[in-house]
Amino acid sequence: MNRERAEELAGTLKALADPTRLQLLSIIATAADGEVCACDFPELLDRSQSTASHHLSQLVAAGILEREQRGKWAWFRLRRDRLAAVAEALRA
Amino acid sequence: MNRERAEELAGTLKALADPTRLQLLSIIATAADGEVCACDFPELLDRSQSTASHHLSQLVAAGILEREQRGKWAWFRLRRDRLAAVAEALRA
DNA sequence: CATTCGTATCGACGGCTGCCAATATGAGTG
DNA sequence: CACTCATATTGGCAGCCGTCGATACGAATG
Repeated sequence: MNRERAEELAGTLKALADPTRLQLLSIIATAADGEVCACDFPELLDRSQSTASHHLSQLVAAGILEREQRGKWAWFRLRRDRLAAVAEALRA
Repeated sequence: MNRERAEELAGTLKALADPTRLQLLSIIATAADGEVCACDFPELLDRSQSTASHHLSQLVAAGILEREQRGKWAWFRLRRDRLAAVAEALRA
């Protein structure tokens, strides 16, 4: 693995390597409709609204979540293909 | 996923989420005999001896590498089962 | 246009991390 | 025991990260 690829993969892993963000992903993964409103995370994670927003942004920036604005609410879904790609890289 | 499990998984992912450590793992993964001597890493990684030792320690502590002392040299092997377990957790 | 309310951004703080040079440790050798 | 040499540890520095309160932004609503 060359340095460039290592830095790219490390960037994605960094986004995953936080307990609050893993809980966030788990919440979305088990949600009935596969998506969760941003408004619910502060309570679900027991973190401030700004902290929840920060974590959501990081996961979107890393390509692990996708965000959709519907009316005044923002909804988040997993990008399972990206998670699977990371998992695959670890098996190699 | 409860907080305890999230912190445990995040700990393992933190150990993986560094480009130098990913290169280190890649070097071992592609080594002819599946193992590499600690003495080779400073040159292979282009990092100081203390830095290489530091990264090796972190990966051993995270359970991703196993260390074996043979004579005056230390050899390191991948624990592919642990990598596979992390990969599996990401697919869930 | 003014208000409301969901979300993002800012600023700050403490803690952690990657790196190196220097030094300590500890096993093999004579 | 003394010496060598491979590896680990220490100390220090600069930069990143998780968190919060405060504030700004922006879309729906009246």
